[in-house]
Amino acid sequence: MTVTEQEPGELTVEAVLRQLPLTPRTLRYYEEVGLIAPSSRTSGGHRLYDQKTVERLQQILRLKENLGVSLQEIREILDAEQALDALRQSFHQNRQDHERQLEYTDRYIEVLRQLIEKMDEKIESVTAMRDRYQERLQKSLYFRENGFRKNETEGE
Amino acid sequence: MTVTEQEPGELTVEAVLRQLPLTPRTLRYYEEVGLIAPSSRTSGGHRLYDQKTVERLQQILRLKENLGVSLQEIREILDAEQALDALRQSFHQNRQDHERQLEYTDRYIEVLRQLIEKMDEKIESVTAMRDRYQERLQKSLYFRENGFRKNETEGE
DNA sequence: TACGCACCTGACGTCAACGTTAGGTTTCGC
DNA sequence: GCGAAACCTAACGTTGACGTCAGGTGCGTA
Repeated sequence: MTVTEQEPGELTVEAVLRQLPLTPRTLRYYEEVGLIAPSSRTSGGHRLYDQKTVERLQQILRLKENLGVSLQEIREILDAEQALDALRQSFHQNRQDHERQLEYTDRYIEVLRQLIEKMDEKIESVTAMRDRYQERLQKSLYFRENGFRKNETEGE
Repeated sequence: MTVTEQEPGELTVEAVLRQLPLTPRTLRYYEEVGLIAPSSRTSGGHRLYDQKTVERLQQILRLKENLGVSLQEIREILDAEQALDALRQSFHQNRQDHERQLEYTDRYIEVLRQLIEKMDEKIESVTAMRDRYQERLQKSLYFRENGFRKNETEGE
């Protein structure tokens, strides 16, 4: 029983790729542009990730796939999120940090609002599109059964 | 009153760009990859488009924007559509063409089915995403008002 | 009929998001 | 303790979807 992981639940590159449709290169590229970072390394320099990073990657993939936002934009979103998170982790609670907390929270809230708005717009336009294509499909199915008249203007 | 158009409703490049958020270059590029074609040209070689092409362009933009499909895929979709359309236009109705009509119709129907499925998936996943982010927003708003407790694990 | 703007055809440039190759090191199962 | 497979860094290559420039032509209007 040779346990590979050093810390409980640290994942090798391979282990991450088993969970997500990525390549090693993509993982390294995302690190290069500041989207993720390995939680640690082996003594030999191999990257190790934690489960939080996997979730982060899932979020990245969803943002890409569903909203088509660039990695740059994704980074801004995740940064706002992380800045707030980091601040919450730190225990400093003097007035200074309270100010900063409000600032970061507001920034994050704004990011969230815009994202949600974007999603709502997308849902709406895709739905409208779906309806149009659904109608086309119905017509084609009808056409397939009944053949078509020369002039489609004639009702029957 | 100097009417530019030769045929009723033929549009110059500029007229098309007034209706759609494109550049001349994009118009030419789409022609290059076989997505559109000018309905005619002026004697001097300037492109003229009809309204059908404008609608085609709108469809292209929607497919790109909403589903994120490549121009290559879009071409396949539009081709299936156009093949059927062309066949319907032709008046040949012998058995041969009937066979072909069925074939093209089926192909188009299949294309439509897959597209609609894709849209449904997208609607679903974006909606799910929206709900997740909505929840985050609620939390952040609550947090903003009430500050946050050290251990968020405690219910209250 | 002259002028300015729109348009033309090449052709090369660009940018994001990776792919690929080279040449070496690490890890792991046996 | 060894060999195959996974991983490393560094660097150049690729692909889609256009942008941009050069050098010339067409078009509408004053």
